[in-house]
Amino acid sequence: MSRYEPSQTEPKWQAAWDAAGIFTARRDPTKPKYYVLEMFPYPSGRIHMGHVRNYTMGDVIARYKAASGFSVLHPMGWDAFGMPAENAAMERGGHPKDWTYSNIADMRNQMKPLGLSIDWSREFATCDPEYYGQQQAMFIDMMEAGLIYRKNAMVNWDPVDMTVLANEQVIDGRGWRSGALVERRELTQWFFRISNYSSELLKALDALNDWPHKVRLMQANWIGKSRGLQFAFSTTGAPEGFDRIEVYTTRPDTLHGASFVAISPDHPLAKQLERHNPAIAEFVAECRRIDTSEEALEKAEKNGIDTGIRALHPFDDTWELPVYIANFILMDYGTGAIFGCPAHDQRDFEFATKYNLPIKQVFIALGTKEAPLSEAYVPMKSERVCYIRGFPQPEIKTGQEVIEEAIAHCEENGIGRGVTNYRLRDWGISRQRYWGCPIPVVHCATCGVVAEDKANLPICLPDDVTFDQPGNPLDRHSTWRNCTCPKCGATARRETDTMDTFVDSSWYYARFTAPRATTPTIAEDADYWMNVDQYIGGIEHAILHLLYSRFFARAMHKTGHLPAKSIEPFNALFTQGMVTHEIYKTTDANGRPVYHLPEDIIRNESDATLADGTKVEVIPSAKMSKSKKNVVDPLKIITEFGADTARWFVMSDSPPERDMEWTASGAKAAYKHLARVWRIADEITHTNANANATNDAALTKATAKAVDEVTRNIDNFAFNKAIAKLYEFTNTLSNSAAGTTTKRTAMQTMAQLMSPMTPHLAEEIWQMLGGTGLVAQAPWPSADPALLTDDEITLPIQINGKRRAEITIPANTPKSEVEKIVLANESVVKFLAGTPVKTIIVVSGRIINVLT
RNA sequence: GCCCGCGUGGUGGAAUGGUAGACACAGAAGACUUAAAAUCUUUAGGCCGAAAGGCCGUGCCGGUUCGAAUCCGGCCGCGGGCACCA
Repeated sequence: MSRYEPSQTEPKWQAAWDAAGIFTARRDPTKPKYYVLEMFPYPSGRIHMGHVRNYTMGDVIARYKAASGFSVLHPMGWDAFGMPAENAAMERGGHPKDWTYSNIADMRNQMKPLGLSIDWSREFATCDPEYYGQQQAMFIDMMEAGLIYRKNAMVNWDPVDMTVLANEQVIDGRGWRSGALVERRELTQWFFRISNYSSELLKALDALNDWPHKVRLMQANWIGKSRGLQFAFSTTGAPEGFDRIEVYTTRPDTLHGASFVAISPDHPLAKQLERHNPAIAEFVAECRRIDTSEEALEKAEKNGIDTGIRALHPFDDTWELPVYIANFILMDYGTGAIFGCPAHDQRDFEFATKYNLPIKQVFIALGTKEAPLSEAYVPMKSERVCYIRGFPQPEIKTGQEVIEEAIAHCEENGIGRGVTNYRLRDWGISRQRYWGCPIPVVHCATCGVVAEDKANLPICLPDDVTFDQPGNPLDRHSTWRNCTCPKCGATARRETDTMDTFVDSSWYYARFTAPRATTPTIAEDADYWMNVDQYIGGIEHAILHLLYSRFFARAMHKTGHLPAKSIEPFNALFTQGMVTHEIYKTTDANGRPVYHLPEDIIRNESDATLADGTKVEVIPSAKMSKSKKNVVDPLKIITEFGADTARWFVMSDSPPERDMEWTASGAKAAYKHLARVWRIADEITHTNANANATNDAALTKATAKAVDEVTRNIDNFAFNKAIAKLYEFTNTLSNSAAGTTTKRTAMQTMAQLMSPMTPHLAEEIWQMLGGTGLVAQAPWPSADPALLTDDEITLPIQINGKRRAEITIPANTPKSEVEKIVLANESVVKFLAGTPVKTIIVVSGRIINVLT
């Protein structure tokens, strides 16, 4: 007898797979293709359990599809540009490039022992010049196609470090390093015209049936289509050129309740006024001390300042409304100016209360009388209300109806026009940072802004840079900055902004189809492999990454880099949950929290201590993070139990879309189970039991059911249920008194069913039982439908909705017969005690409900 | 603040309009063992009961239905996103 020793067997099978080259993706015209992709990782240097879970899910699908006869593409790469590399350079010295490539090497080494069926020959990093050079080529094509432009936009400016900050680098309105109050500052930046595609990106969501409903809903809300009225207020007392203020409203039905006009602090009128009015200048400056995030803006106290300008109501030019500058009006949405109707908008209500503005009701709830409001009355647009202003007599209508009438009325009278607006803004891709893809553009004194000549690509990042001072090293690098204009040959200046890393991740899926090509893609490869059949990643990417990718695929199609079928690049999407763990905390002498690694904790049922007996506070589970030290190193688990145990555990118990709790005991239990399966297989090879018709038939039937259920569960991404079924099947097989031949067949099937989750163990068992070749190349088993049905079924009987008895009857018993059996049932008779029966509801194969 | 989810035994979860708690973890009892580990067997939502059985129970409140963890309305709690984190 030998033992289950994954440390011996796992490397052996990994070498066997490599030698057979079975994970190398090949265009095979004789097979249907299947492209499975997990969101590629940022090379932080260490893999974590979240990665293990993410890649194991993809691997289960990849191996299952390969066994099911598909030609599978399952690649891996690195989302390698971004701030952490620059931060590391600033903190520890060194170069972002060295840091990144060394992290990639480390992470690759940590991933290989997991035994993932990845085609490593296609690996690339987005910081490879071969990759970002092609991205630059596409940028130039997209520029020519009119998809890119420049405009002014706000950034977070750290006035002490003299540098632009990312939103996450702004903490409570201050720069994370300098502590200085952050200001909003305007810079000229590069934009993709994603808003040209607002309507299409929204409409196309309807066809993404294999995407989670919630992701589609989140994207739809993000795009934010609205129908409204755009019109202008005439003004009095405004500076020259501002005799009209354009506003946009989705509730033109409330125009009769308008009590003020408010403009954004970034509105041209506000900018004009701040030049000559110190009070306004101070207020606007104060507004700009909020960082650029919408969250900060929304949470800030709502403030305004009266400009002294008056707006004339379009229906009555004797009706004057004060014009405020208000900190909650976004310049990016609509026209950057609104009118406020306090009676029917909570924010306007609070604003009006604060500044003592009139609150005039336009409509009231049915069956009520006009009375002073304590909060805004905001019914659904579809709800019928009583309009008390704007009509000769009160009229009962829905908001929707009156909105449409109001738009029509304003259009007829030349007051304004109905417009469809989107919340989605153009995609600003300029970053004032070094470690990103350089924007391939040159600034020439005579020619202006000129795209680089494609022959000069890639525009590589210079290696000789330092990070000892804040700001963008490219800006300081005079020899890199100086270049010649591709148009006129004069001396020119290179663009020093680099691209948002979301650009890098918006097309890597396409690059994987031809990763070494000297063009961004190759038509034959893209035609064969696209689209991604199954995309897997975190829900945190539900909006930005996925929306940008959907846009970029369209832009790539427009510029000839992807076929028309690929404008929606991801056929199916699955969003997995996080891996969580308890947090262990003690407190140091100064009262500061000290966190401890799980491996340093002795965990009892009710409490936890350190090795020296110190009590440790146990904080409920949260996402694994370095700062809280609630991390488990996958390598340690692999060393102790093997990769299959880690893979099995992350797939068991929790449904994949939900967070899963990592527990040491759970990991151990997974190992125990795998060892048990191994032992049962081993026993089968050492015994020789005779056939037994009844027991053999029962096991054969159980095997067919296991095949059926595990297959369906994998198809539905219900890996936890597939595993539960495999536990059950293990118990059945272990307790079975069937003959050795039948048991051997059952165990071989078990190996196949387990192979997507625990590929090494499956190969081991497959070999033990004399299977041909590699189980990784064996065709997926199928179940004989005749074995899946039962002759007899047990049905519960309810009396008035409460379960009181059950009966076991032949599966094909007709309803009328079932009723007779139920009424004759001893427990039913006893329970009814003569009460007459009104109805019997028989749900075939499910339940019987007797009503009295 | 706005948008989107989630909430079931001591724990992870199963059941997505039809027997609530499959499967597993931790627990308890037993077998084997000099002992421990490993393994195997049994047990297990709560309350009442010797048992048969009964009552209660899916975050909270209300509704629809013969029947609700599941559908609807309102609330509470937790998580994700909010355009320069990736």
